[in-house]
Amino acid sequence: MISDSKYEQMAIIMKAMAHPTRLYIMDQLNENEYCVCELQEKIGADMSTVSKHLSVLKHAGIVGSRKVNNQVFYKLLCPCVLDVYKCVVEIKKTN
Amino acid sequence: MISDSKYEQMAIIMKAMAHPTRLYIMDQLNENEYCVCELQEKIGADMSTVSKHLSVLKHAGIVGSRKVNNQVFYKLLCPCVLDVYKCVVEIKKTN
DNA sequence: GACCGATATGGCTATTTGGTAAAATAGGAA
DNA sequence: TTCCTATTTTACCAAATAGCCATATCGGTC
Repeated sequence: MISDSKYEQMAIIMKAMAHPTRLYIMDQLNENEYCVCELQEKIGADMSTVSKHLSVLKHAGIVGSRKVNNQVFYKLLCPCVLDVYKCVVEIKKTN
Repeated sequence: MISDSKYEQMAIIMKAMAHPTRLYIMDQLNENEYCVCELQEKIGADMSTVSKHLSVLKHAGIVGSRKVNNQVFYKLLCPCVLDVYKCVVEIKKTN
């Protein structure tokens, strides 16, 4: 059985990205920095749900956050995420 | 609630990639075409498990297959998958 | 101090996923 | 046809995930 932690670690990051709402969040954060309530408004889900999605992305190291008073602003840490988008679009085309 | 099927479709493809064994398979298939039993030997898991992983990748349009006698050979359809790898490695570095 | 707005966390249920073993399928050889 | 080998599918169980509600937490204001 392969037990290379390289693939385990990659899978953690990929899993964090592999959710429609989180892909949408990443797309938004690529253009701008947003606070949780702004994202919540765009998404239309429960605040706790949005907060949880953001925490998944943060733990994976995909987004970062800074606190301003009682608001928390999130931003994309690695713009290369767009390359992933491009690849997925490429695969979609071939289907 | 956002209901853009664009993100749903992307998530399906990402989810298909987001598993250590499947990342390993993709990595192998990027170098070569392999049949199921060869991959099974490399991975060391149950044959049915490997077959299931391959079927997940195939349904997502990531790999293709051709049958030669009673063997099925799989190959990567879209080499851009490597870009995804690069991005994940990039994110790992910042962690 | 108490209160309020913004976020995060814990608990619960429903759904999905991953793995194995057993049965089914498909093609070639005896 | 029967046997054999490679692969897929089915059935089942354990574990992980997503969503919502209720409950913290944390800063600033009154």
